[in-house]
Amino acid sequence: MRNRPIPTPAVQRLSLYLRRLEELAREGVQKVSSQDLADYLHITAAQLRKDLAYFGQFGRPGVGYRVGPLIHELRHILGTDQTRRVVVVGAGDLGRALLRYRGLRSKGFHVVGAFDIAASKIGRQFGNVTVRHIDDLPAVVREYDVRLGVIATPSSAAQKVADMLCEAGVKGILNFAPTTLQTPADVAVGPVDLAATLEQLSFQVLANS
Amino acid sequence: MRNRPIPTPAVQRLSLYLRRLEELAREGVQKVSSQDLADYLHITAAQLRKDLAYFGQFGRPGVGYRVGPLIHELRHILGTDQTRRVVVVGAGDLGRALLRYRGLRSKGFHVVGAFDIAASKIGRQFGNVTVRHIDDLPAVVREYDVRLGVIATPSSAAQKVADMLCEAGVKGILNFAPTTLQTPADVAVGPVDLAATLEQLSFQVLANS
DNA sequence: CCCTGTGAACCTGTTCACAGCG
DNA sequence: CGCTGTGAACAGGTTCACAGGG
Repeated sequence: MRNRPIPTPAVQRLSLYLRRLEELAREGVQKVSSQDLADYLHITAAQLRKDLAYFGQFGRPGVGYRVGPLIHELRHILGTDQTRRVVVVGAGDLGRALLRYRGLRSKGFHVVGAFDIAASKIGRQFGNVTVRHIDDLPAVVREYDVRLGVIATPSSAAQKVADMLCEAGVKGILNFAPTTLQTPADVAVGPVDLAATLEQLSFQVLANS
Repeated sequence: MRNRPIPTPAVQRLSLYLRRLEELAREGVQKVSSQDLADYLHITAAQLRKDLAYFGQFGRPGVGYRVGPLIHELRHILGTDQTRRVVVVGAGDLGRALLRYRGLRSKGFHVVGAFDIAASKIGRQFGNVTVRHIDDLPAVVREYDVRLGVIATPSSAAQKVADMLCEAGVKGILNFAPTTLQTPADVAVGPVDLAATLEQLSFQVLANS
């Protein structure tokens, strides 16, 4: 089973499994069956087992999965068992919301720098991070060996920012700007497009009626 | 070709096509080939043509697609040629960012109500919308015949809010809280999970190295 | 007997390749 | 001749169904 190509959707579901397992751990639950987890997430038990099986054998026949150890495994697979440094570019409403958001920290992400181009924003502090001028970005990325960047700028600036991030050595970009970024093949882009997602919902609402 | 089941990924790409076409329109471009559009979005020309073909015949052999008319068609398919009313629940950092975000308006979405439970937030105005108490939600949803709702609350409140939205008649929910919502089958949920998306990127960065 | 791990069957979505129209 | 629309071939992911371990 190992060394097979891993379906992208399977990796996406890993995050959902992890999230639910962390919930269960907080509730003091020690073990869980593929069936229970799958029901909660509205998928099939077989799919859950297969997804996990791409990465190893984590369960025990007749018992299920032990919550704590599986959490640890999933974090290791996703690379969040060690703290991942992140920079955020753009200190507008969205950027500030991100800087203040505590959910990142608990998931293993640490924002080590925030950047903007407007003098009015530079020097201000949001959630323990002080906004610096965008020109300082390369230095910070190198100093902290940052591999993840978040773009929370207007779309007119997004491509330039992406170029800077790539140039500085970032290998993954979370893009909140409604634009398709042009990046080198070794840089992964995760698009988050609010309007596009609403359009999907709008379509589904139409289709269901 | 018509009346076939339409792949979900195809609908998602429709939003990307529309976004690019709107860009081209602003640049004054009148027509575009499937090849050009596809290259820009890093997909194949055949896929783009097939996606559009699920919905009709919009192109002209030998010419390509006319930008203006195709924009109109896509908006009609997505249901955003008419303004869609939206309510936002949660007036924290994220909720406020959404209320101030202008990109929604230009895409055909109109926020007709914002809600929170904290007295300190109620009555405040963000981007032309005044925050009201969550108890007023059902009345507003019914008054404006709202079918789309956005959840921007802490995850501890998300399920209750979802129940309220469903009860009030909303048929699509954009969920920013990191929880899996339990909703009736006729209500579509679009999850937007920042931490999960970052985890994906983290995984890909690991895999590419 | 319960529940996992997994080959095999199935199905959905993508790519190919070309007929046909302007 | 260029470019769309589309059946047919292909690939990728999901579900089935069961062997095997505690």
